[in-house]
Amino acid sequence: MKIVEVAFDIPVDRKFDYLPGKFLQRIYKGVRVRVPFGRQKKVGIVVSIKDIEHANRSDYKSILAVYDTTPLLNDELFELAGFISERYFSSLGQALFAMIGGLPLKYSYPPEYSSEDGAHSIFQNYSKKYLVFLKDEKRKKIYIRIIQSVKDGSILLLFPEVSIAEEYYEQISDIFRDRVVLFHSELPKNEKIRIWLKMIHRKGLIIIGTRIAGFSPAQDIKTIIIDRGNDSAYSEQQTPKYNTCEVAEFRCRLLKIPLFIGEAAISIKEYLDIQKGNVSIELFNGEGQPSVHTIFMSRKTVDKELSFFVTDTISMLEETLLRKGKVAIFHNRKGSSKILRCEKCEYKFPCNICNYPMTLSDDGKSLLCRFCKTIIPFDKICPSCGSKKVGERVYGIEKIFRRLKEYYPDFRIVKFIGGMEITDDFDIIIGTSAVKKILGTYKFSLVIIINGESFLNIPDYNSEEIFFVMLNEMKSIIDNPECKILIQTRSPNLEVYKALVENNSDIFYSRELSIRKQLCYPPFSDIIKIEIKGTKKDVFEDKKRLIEDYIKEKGYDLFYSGPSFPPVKRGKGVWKYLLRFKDEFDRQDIKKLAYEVDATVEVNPDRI
DNA sequence: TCTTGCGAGTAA
DNA sequence: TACTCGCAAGAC
Repeated sequence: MKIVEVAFDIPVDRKFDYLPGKFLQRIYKGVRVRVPFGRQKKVGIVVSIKDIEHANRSDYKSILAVYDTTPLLNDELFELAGFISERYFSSLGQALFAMIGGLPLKYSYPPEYSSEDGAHSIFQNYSKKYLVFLKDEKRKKIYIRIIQSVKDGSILLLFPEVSIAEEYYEQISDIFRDRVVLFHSELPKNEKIRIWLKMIHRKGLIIIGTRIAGFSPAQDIKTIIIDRGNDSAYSEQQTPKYNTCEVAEFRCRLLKIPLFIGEAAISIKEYLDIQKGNVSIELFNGEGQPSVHTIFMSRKTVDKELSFFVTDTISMLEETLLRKGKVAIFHNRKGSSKILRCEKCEYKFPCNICNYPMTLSDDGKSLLCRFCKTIIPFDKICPSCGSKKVGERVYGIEKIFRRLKEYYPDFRIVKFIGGMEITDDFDIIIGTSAVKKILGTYKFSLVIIINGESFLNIPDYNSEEIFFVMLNEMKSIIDNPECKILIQTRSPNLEVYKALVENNSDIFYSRELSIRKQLCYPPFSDIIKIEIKGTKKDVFEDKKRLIEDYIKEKGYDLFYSGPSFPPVKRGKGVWKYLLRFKDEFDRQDIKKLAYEVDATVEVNPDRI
């Protein structure tokens, strides 16, 4: 008797058996079906059809409906889903739905595809990873050359954002005409399924899209190109929390095809790959890039009026403005609140619920927690040492923006918020690192980073790398060799700054790599972040102990376990903690364990 | 005694 | 995940 195995978008790594009923002729691996599931009805994906000889009909429920006339996923994508569920600790169903979850259930099947039968993939017999490290414009030209070099096959070209993908789609549609298709998650549903079916049936396509296009069902993919692979948009935020570059690399090895990753700046992992000779590389020589300078910030050097600037910064700013040059100001702190700190003992006023430093209200009379929204009165005395010197003048973007407008009423000052439309008529633009996106759009003459340490003091193992890569990206994006990047800092002697000022990346990378190796951090060892739901501390402690006992029992060597981050919101929080394994471990084991304690697991999160 | 909120269990 | 069940504390 035929039994249909179905997987669901639920954190249960199990297949569920159903009777095909009258749908037997229409059921294939890779079609979606509607089935009874407990008291609910659910949509699942058929993962296999098996034969059971002595099956008892009444042990099974029957399929209620079949949605697709052809499989939406081929064997290669099933294998990819298997990889994703193992590496990122999700169920197979969650991985499958990550690929096709956005497709509509009801749609009309284009008649032109009806007579075709599924073609087999044609494998190329080589596989290699390339890094293209070039300025934006040059990279995009190289991509065209790569596309032209591919004969008889499809190419996947991924971009971090919808808008960039659309822009490139427009550009190359002029050259390659109707071979080019666009696929991303913001397309209307009917368009999504139309393109999906086109990718299944048509050959020789140039598929432009965002991370979801990495799951294209095209059967004849010959090359995958990922633009700016370091971009955090390539990390999925929902389970399975996959990384597009890793997924693409797996797919390329499977298909034996080359992978190209284009970057404006190189990450630690890529640097290691280069050193090991794992990648071929086309390097940009770094000439004609802006220079980086540090400016020492101390109580003596800051300006009396604009206390977030050192006086030297102000003279350069004014000089630039008088020459009609454009200025970009980066700051890593949103809003207008002052961040509190005791100047004597460095006490940071942690919230007693969330443990994150609290901020001072505008009137200075109370403390606010930006996570749980707790408000407590503030008596301007440090509870740790009793000092009255509390409340450092560190401003958020909003405050700096307002002060600058007051101080320079004759200049056009704009506050940049992500996704905002900008026109050319500004002199100063201020914002968080999102401003990076428009550095290449206009000609900037000066870039100011208000406080380098505000990027570095993030309690994250990779904060220095993120800062370093960001600065190198800025250098690469800014199309003006005369431009200067100023970093205001209290510690100009830090190695990161030296490497940037001297334009010597090797110092930074080799030092950073040796630290990572010593402490078992990526790229040498994976970090496993485990988040446990629930607010009660003792429940969390129990579950944590369960995990740690299990790991001990299995004989895995933990390099590090902890710290515990308390829930962020009162009533609905999630406890987090981190694990780093010294050796290999069985991912299936950890997955089972995670399901047992109702935890979500993430591999090498961008932010801890 | 009725209401509500949470934790545990389970889905074929 | 999304749902139900059952228990137990709080409202009246």
